[in-house]
Amino acid sequence: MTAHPAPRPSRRERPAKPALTREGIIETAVALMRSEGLSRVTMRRLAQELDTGPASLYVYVRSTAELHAAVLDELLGAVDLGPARADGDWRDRLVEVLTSYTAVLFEHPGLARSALVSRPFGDRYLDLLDALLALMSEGGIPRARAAWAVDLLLQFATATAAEHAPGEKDPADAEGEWAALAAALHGASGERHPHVTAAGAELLSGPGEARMDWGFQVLISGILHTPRHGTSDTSRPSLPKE
Amino acid sequence: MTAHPAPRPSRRERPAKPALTREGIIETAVALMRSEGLSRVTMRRLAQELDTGPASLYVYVRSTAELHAAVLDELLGAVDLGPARADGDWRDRLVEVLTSYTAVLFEHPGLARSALVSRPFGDRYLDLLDALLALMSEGGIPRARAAWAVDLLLQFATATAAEHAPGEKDPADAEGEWAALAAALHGASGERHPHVTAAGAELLSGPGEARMDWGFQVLISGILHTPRHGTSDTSRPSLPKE
DNA sequence: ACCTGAACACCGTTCAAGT
DNA sequence: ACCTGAACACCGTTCAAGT
Repeated sequence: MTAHPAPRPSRRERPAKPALTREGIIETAVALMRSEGLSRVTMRRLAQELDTGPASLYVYVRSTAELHAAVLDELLGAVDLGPARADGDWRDRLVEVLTSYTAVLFEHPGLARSALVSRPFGDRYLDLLDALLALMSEGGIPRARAAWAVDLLLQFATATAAEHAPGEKDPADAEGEWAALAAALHGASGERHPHVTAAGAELLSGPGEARMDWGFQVLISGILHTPRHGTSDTSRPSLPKE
Repeated sequence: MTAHPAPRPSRRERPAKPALTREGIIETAVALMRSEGLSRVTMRRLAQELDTGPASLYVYVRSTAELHAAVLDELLGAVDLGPARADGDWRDRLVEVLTSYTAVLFEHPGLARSALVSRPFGDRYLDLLDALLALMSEGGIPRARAAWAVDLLLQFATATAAEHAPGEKDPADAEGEWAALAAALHGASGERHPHVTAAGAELLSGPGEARMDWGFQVLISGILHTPRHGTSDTSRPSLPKE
């Protein structure tokens, strides 16, 4: 790519093969995910896309997990952090940012799954963290508490996206699963599971959006009311040091 | 295996090969997970353990995901639901049950991961749901709200276990990852990420246990303070119907 | 009717050997 | 010194063919 004059791209087809650098690899991985889905973003498939063997990628990328984390961080560039710098109720703006984050992940539940296991911690992720911390600081949440709270909020958003996962490729068996689940619930005997039976369809009810929004409200309200012990978290009158 | 008198187990070694039934397969899968870890619980490895070909398993199990869900439901038998029927503060007992659930999952983070994607919904899982719903009912939480709340609580517990995952088998690179993460945080420039920089080590701080406990408190408090709209959830004086 | 051998289409990762 | 062909050790799932 940056090879001096470079008379022409060496092979015939394919649109602008990126150089074999970390950036080129990740860029190609993102394109591959967009066109074929995350399940095709494998070391071997990616190497093929770059006209090399899989071993070559290990010079730039430690593992498949690390590759996926890098791809996610790239996608996180699409999260709208604007609300963090806007006016209005900080709670509402917090939810807006989180909703934008979730929307990005909903498109790629597989990445959400991988984010649950190994946090990305790239630049874009740090941008997001910073925005959320800024909003909570505005809301007067003590720093130590906010540091834990940000984790809770992102974990909820990420897990929701991960589990939403409409099969990633097979929307038919998502329905099947849902039906099986509804059947299991319905089949729950009133003897053994009286409360489940009583709750019934309520357990599965509601548009995902409303549930998620309610979840955010629960979390924010809980965060506001729950100090951390053993820190300078001063939001309750505080028990005397002993 | 169930061939009439059966003079002796056909092959020499191995301890009591279970019959090729759904129960036998799942039992073997649990044993295999205990001895070799979840990553070895594959269709092929399991078939080998049962002296057959992988294709045979598909008569009893729909897919690897379904197999893992069945294994998890089996493990859920170890969750202590006693507190649900004991005396004392319902909040404390709720946390006790959830902590027991989390402890079970901590032993097998891979299963926690799979539970995030496809809820198990076996009998043991329904037992757990029922216990949690019973406790919230005791706490006076309206049914519709409790139905959503139980999801939130279990999602948090499950995600925490899933992400705790100390490599599942390679505890060394868990440390490495943690170090990389700490480095990323430390390297966060005060220019671009002032709040992250200010929060610093706080973001990674604390024993997992304290964080989890704080998380449960946040959730319970939030649940108590956040009604669901559009249901008979009556916990706030209620805006007039319009 | 029930079960399964064998095949199809893949994986991640390593390392000895080449340039 | 840098890169990689080829191999090692696996995967899930299907289906035609056997008993």
